[in-house]
Amino acid sequence: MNITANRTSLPLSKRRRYLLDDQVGFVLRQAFQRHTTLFTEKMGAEITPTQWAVISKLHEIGACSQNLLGRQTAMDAATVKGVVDRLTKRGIVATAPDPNDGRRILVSLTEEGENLADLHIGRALDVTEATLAPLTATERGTLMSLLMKLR
Amino acid sequence: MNITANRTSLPLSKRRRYLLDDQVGFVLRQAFQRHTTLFTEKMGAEITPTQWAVISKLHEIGACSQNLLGRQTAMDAATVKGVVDRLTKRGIVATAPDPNDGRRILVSLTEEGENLADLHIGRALDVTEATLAPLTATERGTLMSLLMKLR
DNA sequence: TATTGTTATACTCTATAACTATA
DNA sequence: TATAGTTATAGAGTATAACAATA
Repeated sequence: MNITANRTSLPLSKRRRYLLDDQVGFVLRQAFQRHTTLFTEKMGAEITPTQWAVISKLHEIGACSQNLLGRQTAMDAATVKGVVDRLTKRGIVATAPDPNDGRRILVSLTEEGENLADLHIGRALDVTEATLAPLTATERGTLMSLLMKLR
Repeated sequence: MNITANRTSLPLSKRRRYLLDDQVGFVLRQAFQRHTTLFTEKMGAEITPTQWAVISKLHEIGACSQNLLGRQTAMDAATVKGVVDRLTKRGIVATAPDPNDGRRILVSLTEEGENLADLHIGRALDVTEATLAPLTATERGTLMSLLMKLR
């Protein structure tokens, strides 16, 4: 009997091999890496994908409380705070107390931030296009709907 | 004319709107986040997905030069060095000079590392299963092949 | 009680650039 | 010349936990 081939003492019929390249997590990481490379090439190193999520979401929906902004961009409270702090320091977003709810901070794009968003939206769409370039239109739709099911 | 709706002066027919939730990069990040959460739940916080890539790849192919290991796990030289350093400090991998090529360092699993790999392979397969749980078998295959095209 | 946000802390991953050593 | 690896440096994202303020 080949011990090497069956380390876990499972019956051979149920033995489960592990090939890294077949695991969805590994392939997801590589796909996201590829996307990030394209993002940096087209958007410049000054904006990261995560920062762009905040900028483009504010551009889309307008001023927004910090926690809600985090939920809209898939970040927890501590993470979104760090991102907002860095963008505030650079004059891209600004914060103000919410007059209607003393707990809340309203985050919004500054004028500079709005301009930056306007200037980069076309490039951001190019990033999506470049990332999906290896796929046909049909495949792109399939991929997006499958990925959305994984959330 | 509605300026707000056409900030970029593109003709309306070609105007390109940007909805964050429709961008592949954003959805990829969320899918990878979900996977990482499941990974941490099932594997424990002591092993990250990136560290597991190194461990499982060494378990799969045996000792390997550091740079080659990086290529096999989708990390550049500086990144894989950091990961190998942390795993070395914890006694999970060990390094030794390559007798056949003075430039190279051979990285391998220690006995403790081999045991750790054996113990965690089943759980790692469970992570893949849990990540893909929302999909049918056919959908899983489709997703994997589409993701692989994006690399 | 639940929600919002802050702060402190820590770790990991990631990349670039300049460098040495060997093939 | 090309490859392998190191080092220094920097920044970003991520999470947890404890906490204060407000609804």
